[in-house]
Amino acid sequence: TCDPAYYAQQQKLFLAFYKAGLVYRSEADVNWDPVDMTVLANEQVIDGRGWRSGALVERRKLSQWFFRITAYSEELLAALDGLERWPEKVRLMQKNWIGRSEGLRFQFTLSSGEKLDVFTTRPDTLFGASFVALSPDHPLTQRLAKDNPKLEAFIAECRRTGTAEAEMEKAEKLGFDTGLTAAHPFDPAWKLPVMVANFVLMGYGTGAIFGCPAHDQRDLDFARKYGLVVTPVVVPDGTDAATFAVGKEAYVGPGRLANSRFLDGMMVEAAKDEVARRLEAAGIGQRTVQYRLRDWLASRQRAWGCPIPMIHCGRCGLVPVPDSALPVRLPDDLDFQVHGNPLDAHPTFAKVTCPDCGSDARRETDTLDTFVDSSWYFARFTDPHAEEPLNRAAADYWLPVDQYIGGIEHAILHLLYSRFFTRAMHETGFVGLDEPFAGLFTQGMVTHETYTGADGAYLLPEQVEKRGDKAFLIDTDREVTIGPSEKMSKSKKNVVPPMGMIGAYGADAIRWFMLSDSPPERDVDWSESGVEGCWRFVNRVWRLVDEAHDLPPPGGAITTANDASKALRQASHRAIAAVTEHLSALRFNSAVAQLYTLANAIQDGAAANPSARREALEILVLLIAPMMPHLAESCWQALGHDRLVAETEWPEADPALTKSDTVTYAVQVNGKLRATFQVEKGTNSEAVQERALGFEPVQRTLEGKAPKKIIVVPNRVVNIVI
RNA sequence: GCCCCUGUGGCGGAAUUGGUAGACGCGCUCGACUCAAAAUCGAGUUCCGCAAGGAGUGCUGGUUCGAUUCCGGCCAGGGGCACCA
Repeated sequence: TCDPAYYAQQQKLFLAFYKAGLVYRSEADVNWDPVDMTVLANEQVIDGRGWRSGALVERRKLSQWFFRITAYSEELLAALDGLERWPEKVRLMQKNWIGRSEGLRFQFTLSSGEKLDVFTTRPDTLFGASFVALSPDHPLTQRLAKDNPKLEAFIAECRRTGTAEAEMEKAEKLGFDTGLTAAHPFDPAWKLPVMVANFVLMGYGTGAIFGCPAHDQRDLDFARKYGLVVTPVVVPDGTDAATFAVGKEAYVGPGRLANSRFLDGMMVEAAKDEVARRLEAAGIGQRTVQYRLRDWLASRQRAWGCPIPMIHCGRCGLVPVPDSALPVRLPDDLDFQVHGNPLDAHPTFAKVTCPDCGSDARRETDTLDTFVDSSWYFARFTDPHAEEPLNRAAADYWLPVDQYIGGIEHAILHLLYSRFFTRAMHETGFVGLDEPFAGLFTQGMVTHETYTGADGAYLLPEQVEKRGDKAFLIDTDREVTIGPSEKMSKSKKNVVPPMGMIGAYGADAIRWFMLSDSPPERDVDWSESGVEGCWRFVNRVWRLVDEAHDLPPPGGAITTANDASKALRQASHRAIAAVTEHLSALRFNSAVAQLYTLANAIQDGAAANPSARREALEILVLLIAPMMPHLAESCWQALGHDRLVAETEWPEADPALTKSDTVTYAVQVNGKLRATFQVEKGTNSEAVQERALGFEPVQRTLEGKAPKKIIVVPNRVVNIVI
């Protein structure tokens, strides 16, 4: 973000996108963060608040820079299905965020003679229409407001109820009758009132709708408030259309059309088609697809970040900074005490001459959202010193990223932006692929309780002593309030510095501890219980190695003269297979469990041959190494090796040793376990049945009755049904 | 409101495609060693029961010889979206 060598390349990329029409500047209603004094993208507004500052976001009309991510709405959606190694959850979140819906766009003719476009996903309900509604931000509304102070006041009122809070659910429907009417497209004599309604959004569809109260809850609330007609036109199957009525709840389910002239009797889907067909034929309708996704607002009124390499010229308009003048560097002498963007206040930064006409011009002072920097670094890093933004050969060789790891909080920010950027870089010829990350793993967060003192200020866990369910300040012994467990953060002080634990137990024991219990995709509530067990294990591994005095030198043949040796070898090789698999799947906790099992087997395997015990110890050490490297190296040396574990091959499991020639059968009677027995693998089912029936608890349960049926699942279970 | 995920001992959590629920660790109990303690080692530890046995994976139905796993309904916790027409 701050390295000119990096943002210089980003500026080139930006200009390439600009030339390809993937970047544009436009005036729009934007999210303004009054604390950070900058605009934010839709993705960065969480529950009406800025993702960074937490401040309530305001709406402002400003000229800003956008990336045309919506050009890829369909592709970004469709390609999600191909991301097989992504969590379903993330794919779903992106799918919902893109929000595709199919519908019909069509035209009303207004009493003023003007045409008005609306979008609907329910063309079948057109005969249930009782009003047409415009967004307060619709151009027509704006125009009407110019000669109508009451409408202007109404618009202002709509703005006040802000888009900010999640209170919108409760927010009352507000309407204003413009006095205009709209002719029904199938019956010009049928006039619908044209209202301005606060719940119609300018940013979706056309910013205008037709209202069908019987089958849309918002329309119904609105109609009830303003006394508009409610005509049901879809009746659930098995209900009489003459008696079907809509009360407080709109009917949104399936059914047959009624009160709808030529549509009567049709099912919803057929009626949608019929209306679309007729309006298309009449030349006033078009089937379309709408997306919820908006273009990415990427300019920020901040001093840090990549300067946008553009110049505003009074004569030539927007002019890109020429290659020869790149990079546009951030000044080193900014004054951060000023109100607003320090780049605006800088005495010379903005002063330039137009590269085209040479007249005085103004440099763009907005910088790029730092999410831009993170949207392509993975590609840049395939050749970080390349002269151009990307070395195509290196990028094509390394990408896509095989395994990406990040927090779930990036599900629709970074991960969507990066997918867009990769497509844009593909289109502009920088890379040859569309999807940046072949595999994605979303790790969980580490959480901890929060503590607050009498003054409401947060306290560090280390300042607090817990006794039972209560917590006390160590210094004064005063009780403190225990808050919920939340993601560790500096602002809430619910952090545990690792150095104390590392000092007490060593870095390896702490690594082991962190990997040992919870699967990494899950949130973990931090607790130190169990850390001593890990420390014990470190000591135990060392003792096993250190106390083995009778081992042959490394690299010798392995003999298995007795059963104990064979059993130990099997345990070792099964551990290799299991740990290797668990580590590849990032199931560290399960890998740890397998290693405990191997250590137990070594401890119990004192009767095995020294060569088999050497093999087992070496395998244990090699398998532990990724998680406890220091311990592993010390043990490896103690076992007489000259090279480091880090220079040694990962062990391979011998298939002959991981397989077993015996299996354990469970004997059930009516699905309840009665006995188990071991038998050679592949023993025929008659023999297995006979053996199963011979067990005393089985006979007792049978009480002399003959079994109705005996099910033998090879190498697993015998179920006797009586 | 809509969509999604999760629910297993005292605790963290294991259980290929439906096939011995509770691996492994923590904690706890008992024992060995010790003058004693720590460390270490051994045994036990889902619940009820002396035992035989019975119950048991949020609750409740179902499918199946057999369900933590599949299906329906409900409850609880968490997450996403949220006036998107």
